[in-house]
Amino acid sequence: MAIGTLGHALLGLLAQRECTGYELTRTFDESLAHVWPTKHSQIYPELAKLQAAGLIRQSGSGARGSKTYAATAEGLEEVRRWMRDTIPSESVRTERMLRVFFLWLLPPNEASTYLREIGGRHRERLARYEAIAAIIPSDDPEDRMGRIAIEAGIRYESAMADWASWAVEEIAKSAS
Amino acid sequence: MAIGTLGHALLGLLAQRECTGYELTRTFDESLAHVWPTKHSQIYPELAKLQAAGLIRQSGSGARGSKTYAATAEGLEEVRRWMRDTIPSESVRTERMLRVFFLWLLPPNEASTYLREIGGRHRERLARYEAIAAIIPSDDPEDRMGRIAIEAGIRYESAMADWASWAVEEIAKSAS
DNA sequence: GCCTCCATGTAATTGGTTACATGATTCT
DNA sequence: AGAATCATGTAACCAATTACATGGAGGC
Repeated sequence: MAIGTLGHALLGLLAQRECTGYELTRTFDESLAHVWPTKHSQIYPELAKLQAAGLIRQSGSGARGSKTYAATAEGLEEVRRWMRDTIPSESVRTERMLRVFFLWLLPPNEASTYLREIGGRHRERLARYEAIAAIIPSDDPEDRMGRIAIEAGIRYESAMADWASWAVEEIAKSAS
Repeated sequence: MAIGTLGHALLGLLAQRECTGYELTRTFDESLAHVWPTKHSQIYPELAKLQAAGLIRQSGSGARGSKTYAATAEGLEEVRRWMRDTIPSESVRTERMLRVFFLWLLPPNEASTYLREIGGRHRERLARYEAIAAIIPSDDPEDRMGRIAIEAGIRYESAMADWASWAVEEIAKSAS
């Protein structure tokens, strides 16, 4: 019963503060899902597995049958070991970028529409990330790692938005 | 027997030119795997499915029992429909970026090591992509879409390499 | 009373990875 | 003769998505 990437991500969140399965699900939806999409139907069974392995424990229970989990000492050790001693998978999976390889199948105007649309989505997310970055106090060392993570998002979205605009112009050039 | 993203990607490649399963596997390994990782053990069964659906046909056979496949008219239509009429999944999956959310678990010097290592990998790939871009003739409209795809890779790797360097400096600042 | 959000789970299916298995051809 | 590369496939397992299923609590 080996524990995978999702398990380690849950451990990482629970290392910060105790949470219910529902809260973990929302944290994924709001931030981690941008790099590691997950559904509640995967989170609940995974929590059961982590508990069975002694890496988390149920630290309380609240209204509507909610259960709060916390990382155990072994859990903390495990997530640190994962961060230090294991090599992250190189792989990135993005259908949006995959499709770029097949844009030649479309007439130039439709390819441009596709690129403009994805540029728009990147700009949207860029604005959201910048808004989040703006409210992180820049002098608090506690938040520094959070700021570093959001900066990755900002630079990624910004680079892709610029690329999309550039690509639209490239296509316009060749059409003339 | 619905056809998924991998099936459409294979159709897209076969729309360009006929290929054997082995050649498709290599094309994935060399370029498409950066955005859609796949193994030969998934490609061969998928080709059988596409053939059964009439979207590709076996167009020949060569040495060592190799089989060459080509997209049929229906296959071409299907991949164009996919590009035009379906919305790509928003999701991106990258363990490397997931781990950035948990860098606070490590002491600053180990977090810096992680960031320097991923920065190095991004610079490596950037160099490879730039080398590929350099040999694409910039005036050939046939290659323009390929150039646009590689430019996305260049900008992505470049942005992430810069981000990693910036992050290392941020950590150094807070340590002092 | 109804709607929304909170809250947890299971079942069925599809997608993806790792391991197993085999054999031909070419290069050294 | 042995190693590397070409070439195709299957089986077992694990990960992920979609659909099913249920119920409490609070607001309107």
